[in-house]
Amino acid sequence: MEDRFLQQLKKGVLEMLVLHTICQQDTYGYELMAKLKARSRELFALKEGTLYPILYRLEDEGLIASSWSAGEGKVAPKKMYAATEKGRTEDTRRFRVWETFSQTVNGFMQED
Amino acid sequence: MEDRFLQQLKKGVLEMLVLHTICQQDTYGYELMAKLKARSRELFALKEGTLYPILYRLEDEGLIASSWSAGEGKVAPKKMYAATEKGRTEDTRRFRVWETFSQTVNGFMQED
DNA sequence: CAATACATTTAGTAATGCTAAATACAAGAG
DNA sequence: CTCTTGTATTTAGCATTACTAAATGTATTG
Repeated sequence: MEDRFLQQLKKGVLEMLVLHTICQQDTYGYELMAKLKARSRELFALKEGTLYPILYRLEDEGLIASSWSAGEGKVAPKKMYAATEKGRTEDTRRFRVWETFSQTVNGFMQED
Repeated sequence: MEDRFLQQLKKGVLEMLVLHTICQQDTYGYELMAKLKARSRELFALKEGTLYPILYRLEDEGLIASSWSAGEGKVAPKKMYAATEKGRTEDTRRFRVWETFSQTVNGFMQED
């Protein structure tokens, strides 16, 4: 990434967006990459090495759960992810924290 | 800090707020801590170990410049910081990046 | 048969906010 | 006089996380 500042902004936020996307609909890693990219106007165009470790962390924390889809015919099985109850609660909480945070920062920056 | 998520959100933003505050008015480390805390409704209540390294980084990058104030009478000299031209330009740029970033994240989270 | 799209894994690095502690001086309380 | 508090700066070490880079494998298309 060319902009170190932007890269640092992403810390934490990325995990929130991934969790949120899985909360909306069950999905798998490769598809998630495309969704994140499309829904963020290319701002969150992740490489695999960024996304997969996030998924492992979310699973370790019990916020999402994985299962291998049955590969039908020639379609290879995919590792599907679904949000847990704990994950949905945390998703809501993080959004609230984000909102307070971003509003506070905006207020700070716009203060004369 | 109790909330790891919040801690990660701060990455990058903190430096922007510090630079912005110095751009508004010359100041020094200890006073900056108080300003940040007050203007962010306690959200950015930093310890010294967080703030001072940020100041050294900003100075290394040439965004701010330091000088020791003359200690008058019993008042010990303070290390004053002022924004450079480069710093003011970067402050403006970062604010634009932050705005785009936060709007994109908000759009992402509020979608459908 | 080679190249591309799909799909997952992992190793290693850089950046930065945190805790914790040390140093130093001045002023006020007991 | 001593202790605590407030002011002011410095530094060591840790944890987290986004990044690059590469490896592996299957299926499809030219």
